Amino acid sequence: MKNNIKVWRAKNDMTQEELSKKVGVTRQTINAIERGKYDPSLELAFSLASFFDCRIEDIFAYEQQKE
Amino acid sequence: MKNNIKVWRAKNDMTQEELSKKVGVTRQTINAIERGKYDPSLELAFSLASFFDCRIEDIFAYEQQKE
DNA sequence: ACAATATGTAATGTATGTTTTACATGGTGA
DNA sequence: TCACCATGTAAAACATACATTACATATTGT
Repeated sequence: MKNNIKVWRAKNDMTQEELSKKVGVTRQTINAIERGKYDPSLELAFSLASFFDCRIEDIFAYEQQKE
Repeated sequence: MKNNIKVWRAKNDMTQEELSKKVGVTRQTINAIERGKYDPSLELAFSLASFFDCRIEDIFAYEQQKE
């Protein structure tokens, strides 16, 4: 699962910490997701899409693994 | 978080077990999600949307909690 | 040089998502 | 009635998401 949260953040000119507060998680969580350490919960994905006023698919790209 | 997996299943005339195999989880997982015991991971949400050929937002409805 | 800010990172603990195994119940068809 | 199928459910174990605390590094402005 890839994401472009960093780009969305840049578009909105905000730091990881600012975004984290807006979506109700910690800075470390945003950082870890941006760096691909793990994927967010569906709830957090919705929060991010809601905040950036876009669709989840506009932030996250899912690569099908098996055929 | 609400979902209408049951409706999508009905549209495609398939059982929980059939769907679970298609998206690569167990029957119990589909059952638990349908019954609202917990929300799926973002990955599973993508798998479901991919299988039903729709958007995640067409299956899951997220209710904003704070303001 | 110093302070402040943004980001990376690591350890520990907790909560939640998922599997496995197993059993129970209700409906349906022979 | 009996067998079969779909669904509900529960416990244990494991994997992952997230919080908290803490420290490190790089950049920037003064």
